[in-house]
Amino acid sequence: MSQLPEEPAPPARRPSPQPSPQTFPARVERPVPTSADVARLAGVSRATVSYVLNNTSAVRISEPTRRKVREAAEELAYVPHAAARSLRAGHTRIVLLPTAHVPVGPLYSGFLNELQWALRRLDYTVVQYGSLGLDGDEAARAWAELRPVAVVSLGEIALTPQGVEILKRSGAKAVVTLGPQEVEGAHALVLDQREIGGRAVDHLLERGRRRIGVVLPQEPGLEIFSAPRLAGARAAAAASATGAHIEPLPLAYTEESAAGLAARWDGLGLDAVFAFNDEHAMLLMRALQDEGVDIPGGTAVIGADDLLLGRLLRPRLSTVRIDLVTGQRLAALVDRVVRDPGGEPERHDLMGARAVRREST
Amino acid sequence: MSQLPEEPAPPARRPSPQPSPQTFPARVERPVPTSADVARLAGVSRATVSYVLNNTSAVRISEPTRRKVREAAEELAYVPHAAARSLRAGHTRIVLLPTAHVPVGPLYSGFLNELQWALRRLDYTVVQYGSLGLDGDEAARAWAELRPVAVVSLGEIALTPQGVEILKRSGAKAVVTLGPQEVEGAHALVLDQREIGGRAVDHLLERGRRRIGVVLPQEPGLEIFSAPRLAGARAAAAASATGAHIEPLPLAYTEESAAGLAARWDGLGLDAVFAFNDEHAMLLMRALQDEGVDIPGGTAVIGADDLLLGRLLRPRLSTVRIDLVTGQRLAALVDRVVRDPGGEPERHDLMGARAVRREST
DNA sequence: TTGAAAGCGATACCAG
DNA sequence: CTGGTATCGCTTTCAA
Repeated sequence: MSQLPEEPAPPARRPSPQPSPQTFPARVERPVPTSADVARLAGVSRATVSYVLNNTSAVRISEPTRRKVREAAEELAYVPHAAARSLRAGHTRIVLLPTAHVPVGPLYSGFLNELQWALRRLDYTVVQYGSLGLDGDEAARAWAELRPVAVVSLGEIALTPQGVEILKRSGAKAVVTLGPQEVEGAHALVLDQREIGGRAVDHLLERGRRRIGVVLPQEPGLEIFSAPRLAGARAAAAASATGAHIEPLPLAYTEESAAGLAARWDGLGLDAVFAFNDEHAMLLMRALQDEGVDIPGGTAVIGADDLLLGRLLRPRLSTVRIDLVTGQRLAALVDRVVRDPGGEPERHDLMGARAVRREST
Repeated sequence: MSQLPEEPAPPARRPSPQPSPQTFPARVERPVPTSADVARLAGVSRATVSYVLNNTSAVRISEPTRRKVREAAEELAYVPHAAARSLRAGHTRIVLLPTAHVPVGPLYSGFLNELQWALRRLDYTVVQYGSLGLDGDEAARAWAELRPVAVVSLGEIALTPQGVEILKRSGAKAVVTLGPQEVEGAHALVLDQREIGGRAVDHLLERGRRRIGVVLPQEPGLEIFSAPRLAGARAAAAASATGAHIEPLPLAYTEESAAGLAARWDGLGLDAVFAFNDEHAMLLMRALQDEGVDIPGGTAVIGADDLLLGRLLRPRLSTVRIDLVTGQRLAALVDRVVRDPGGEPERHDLMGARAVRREST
């Protein structure tokens, strides 16, 4: 038995910092158990522990050994070290979902839940990474440190082509943007917010309206939604060849802002408004009603998202219902791209939008 | 130069899988650059690279060398490998926030954003871990694999004492529950949801009401909020010695459910209702109004969360305003516990609640 | 069927 | 001031 570099000598393993019999604070700093500890307790090698705990099918381990290992792991409350594992494996199963402003609305959060659930079923580790206040490339670098196998950007952080490149060079197999803007190089899925503005305006045009306001929320983080919705509204107006006019209407989400807008409503000469979403619609509609504007007689109002609350208003709020891709379908797509990263970036339209007429239009 | 176990022989480093000049798919599988690649390009050792990129103050590196290293890192788009780093360091800076049902409401999500932002300023990596569908200990084990330095459980996942133990044994310095229930062993911060029910009922009692309904939403995941709110309501009624009666009212978040409840309203003989939150209040209030119930004459209605939308109703909705701890304060607390994990589990009341009277009570 | 050992990438000692 | 090297925990050949 010549000098083996491993297992140097008796001093157990960790040369515990001064095992002198001093009085220590009650809470003993127990070292975190490793697979080596499990191996020692079970009286087998680390390799065997790994085989057993991972149910490796390539090797056959006797049932008594398996049991010993499992019991030892149980007793020590052993939990494998994800970092060590992925370091060795050369890749992770992390799907990173950057978030900045936590998106509001049951639609969005329901979608998020579904996506997480579906990805976990496919054995990915879903990690939401709060990136509020990071700019594009900074954020990309931070994400890349975790070596995610895929990044699904919900479009709240402006992902740049360089950012995508950073992620891909760090090993990400799939970079997916899910939002209004397409990013060069990203294996991209696209939710085209323009659809929403388009369907709203189409509906208003059908109802005979020609001077249409489009609410632009002033809250930070919402521009990436509102800008394309406005663009879609404009496009629909132009395509209709009715000569319809589109008027952008900045509006903060406060009673004062809504009251201010309502006060100068008559001067605007609008006969309809697409209010960005149902919540802004409710706010504006109340202000208009308080100002004596007849809805839908004088002004038609339409929101978006089809919230339950809109149905409770009088008149009931017309809306644009958004059919988001199911989280399950998106998860499957991510999985496919991860398994076969060779393909060209794809563009999918994953959102349907259609107007739902109630009473306010 | 005797046989060194390292650096075996010329074949560069990675024995690239068949570097034969076959035609490969256009996308070349570039290996992810490591600090060794940076070192080679800069003509220095890996140690030097590490010193430069981490601005290690213990050693002094010449400015030209620093520049060379930085340029090499830039050129290769080098991003450090978080797993390798934390493996070596023996700990991470990950603060794990488990999420299940993404919490609804601007209050909650605003708080979450603030917390994330504040923790990142303290140099933690904030990771939200989607845990929908995992049970307590399963979840704890999954979280522990990431070796987070702290876990802040928002209370959506039932964290058990065993779960806390697992996390602590895996190296978590701080396990913090932020929610209604206290968990044994957790260094715990507590948001006492009972406050909310209590303040609502106090307010209704002051207004002379004695038979008070308390709405219990039927949506999964909300019980952990609704149960303590009901308990708080009961406690407040008992404490008041008015002999007031508390009546639990199951209600799903649908128009049908609300209409059903409203239809049998008279039979219930209630003169007030605490509707869990503003959204449920809006739903129920509309149904009651459609049924001809006078608000607040016949029945007083109070919600919670102080949403803007409640102010738009007629009558304007009374509510319980919740003052959540600021994310910044919670972040500071987490940081303190991480730095000095010795202390006993603490219990903090981090939530204030007070009724805001508008017109519906 | 089990064990020894190499090595993933980054860091921090200790020598030079 | 810079470089060699042991090490973190785990998986996976290769040998026995």
